[in-house]
Amino acid sequence: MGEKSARQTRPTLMDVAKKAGVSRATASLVVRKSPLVGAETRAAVEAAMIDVGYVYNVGAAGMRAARSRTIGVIIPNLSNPFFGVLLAGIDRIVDGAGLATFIAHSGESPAKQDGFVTRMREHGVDGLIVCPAAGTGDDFVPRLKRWGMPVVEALRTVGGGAVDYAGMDQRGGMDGAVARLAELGHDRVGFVTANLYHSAHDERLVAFRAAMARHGLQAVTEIEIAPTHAEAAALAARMAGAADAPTAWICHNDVIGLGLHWGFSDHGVVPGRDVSLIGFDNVAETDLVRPGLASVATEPGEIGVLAARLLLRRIETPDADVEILTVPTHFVERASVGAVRG
Amino acid sequence: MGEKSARQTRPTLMDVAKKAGVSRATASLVVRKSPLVGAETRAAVEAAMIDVGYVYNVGAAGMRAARSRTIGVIIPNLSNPFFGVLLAGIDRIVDGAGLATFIAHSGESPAKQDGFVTRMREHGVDGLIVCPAAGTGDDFVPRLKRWGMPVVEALRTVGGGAVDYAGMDQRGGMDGAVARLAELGHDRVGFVTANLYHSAHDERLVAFRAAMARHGLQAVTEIEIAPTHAEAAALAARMAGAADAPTAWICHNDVIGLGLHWGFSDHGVVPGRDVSLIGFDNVAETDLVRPGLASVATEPGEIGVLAARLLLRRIETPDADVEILTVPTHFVERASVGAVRG
DNA sequence: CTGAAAGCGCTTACAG
DNA sequence: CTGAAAGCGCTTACAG
Repeated sequence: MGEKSARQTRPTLMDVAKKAGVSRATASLVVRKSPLVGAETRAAVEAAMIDVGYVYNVGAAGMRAARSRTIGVIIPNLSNPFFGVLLAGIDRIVDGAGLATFIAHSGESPAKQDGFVTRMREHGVDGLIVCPAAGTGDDFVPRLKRWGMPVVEALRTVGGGAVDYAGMDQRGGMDGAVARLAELGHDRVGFVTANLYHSAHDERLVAFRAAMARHGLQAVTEIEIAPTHAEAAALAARMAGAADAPTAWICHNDVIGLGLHWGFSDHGVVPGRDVSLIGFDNVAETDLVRPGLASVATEPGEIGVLAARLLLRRIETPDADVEILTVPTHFVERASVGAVRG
Repeated sequence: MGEKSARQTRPTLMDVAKKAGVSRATASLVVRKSPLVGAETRAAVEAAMIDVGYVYNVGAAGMRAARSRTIGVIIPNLSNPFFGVLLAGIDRIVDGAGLATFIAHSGESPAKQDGFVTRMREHGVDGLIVCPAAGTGDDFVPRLKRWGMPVVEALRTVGGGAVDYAGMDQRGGMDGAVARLAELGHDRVGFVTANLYHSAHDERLVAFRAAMARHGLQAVTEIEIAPTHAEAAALAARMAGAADAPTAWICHNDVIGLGLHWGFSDHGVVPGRDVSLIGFDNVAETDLVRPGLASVATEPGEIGVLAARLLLRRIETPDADVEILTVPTHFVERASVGAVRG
């Protein structure tokens, strides 16, 4: 009585084999698309699979084969669309290779990040793509390697160790930005960086200084703030009335750039006329504000694709040489940039 | 010669048991934090785990226990930050329960969505949270249920079947928006919807009509476009010069709203003064444009939390009653809304 | 090209 | 509270 049909056990390879009148090993070969099995046998097995409603059990297969056909991705911040696009790029390649992706977001917390690494090891992921949280310790990657975990860093790198990496070359876009400012007569240029410390933070600062030197300019200010719209707007409010303030600002990212745009605008300082503003990342919002926010662009989806390819290769050949891949960046001019006021 | 140390096999529960001088079953009880084992034995096993560097093998455990401690999430579009926040909410609950999350994005393609469902079944996920791609067939959820897969829909629902659902109640915010327009004297109001068909599309349109009727207004126009900034801007360009155009527009989402904002602004029609604009979703950008874009707000993270809780409950008790949960929405006024011009 | 046996690392009853 | 045996669903050698 009472249809207590607990979760019905799903058909196994043995069920398929019986139905098709072959051994389990043969059925397994068909599932794995091995060329070792004859066309007729293959057809019989495939028909049987459909017949019994067979679903491949990746977990069981992985246990014997010592790989899980999964990878893990750890991202610092899922609400930033930049990372969403990165993730989409990763997923496209990983899915194409027949693997599935575990995702976790660290919220820029190294402790949470460590927790996710443990969880993913327990799930036996075949490899890991990490964009390390700000403040991640130098031992993070060496520890992963000691465990024999294939790992690729994306966008940021920690510890300077030898590890596959896919990121962006900040220099091209930064140089384009500074060159344009020089051309427009700016010689009082400020830089606003974020108070989150990771390699991209440093790279952008270094690239800024190098570009400034190359164009014979000197930075009048380098300011560090929390990378939120509100903090940046507050900075703009302070600068709006200041004497000797820079006539142009380059920002670590568009969040800060848009915040400055907002803050200056609300204090009657018009971007592109009274002050020049340049962001970084070229997110969609840069095109929506008026005047548009000039920015430095790259292709986050492409970085994701490269990172995924690096990881698949590392899983395939653990002893391959370390590869560092960077995609170029370029300056995208918009109306927030203009000639210095006479 | 040559340290060919292939991937070292990691320690098993047997290694831990030997080290601690107990049987494998006892070690297993310690790992699973069973209260059946004595404090002294527990301590010895825990020490041994650290000693040998034990990592729990969730896959092997799951195979025997017939659950994987994983769930799958299928999202239509990862580059929309709204879904990023939803995902973060899901992850927080799922992680808290000790499970890991597979993620896939369908790109609004039902075919890709089916592929991911298969992949996730093969990986033996314990359940699925889906925001169905536009155009998903009515049989989608029934099929999952026939397979015995616990499933929760988020934000959108298809087929009208009995399935757990976490979404938003469009009506409150829509009514607030229309009420405010009526108050400001608008009686020529248009609605711009997206050409992607899913339940939220219909709900918003129905809510719009109901609110208009309630406030004694009549829609002069309902237009359907592709939900991109550019398409919306093009629509604004056509409307900018049109006689009898609505004096206020409500949009299916902020992408369309921001596109209209951009298009009108670039044609000298100032939002809030010459035309009133209201979006939907209250994404961060609404606060960055000038004048700010009024919108209807909800809490995507909260929807994620609810969806995750529904799924965990469904996995726990497969026969529980179906639950439909909606979080409220509310109108957020900004300067893009103003009195109708005399 | 196909089949019988062993084993991946765990958990589940079942005895004690 | 602890131990010995069987089995989850697959793949891997090894024979034929």
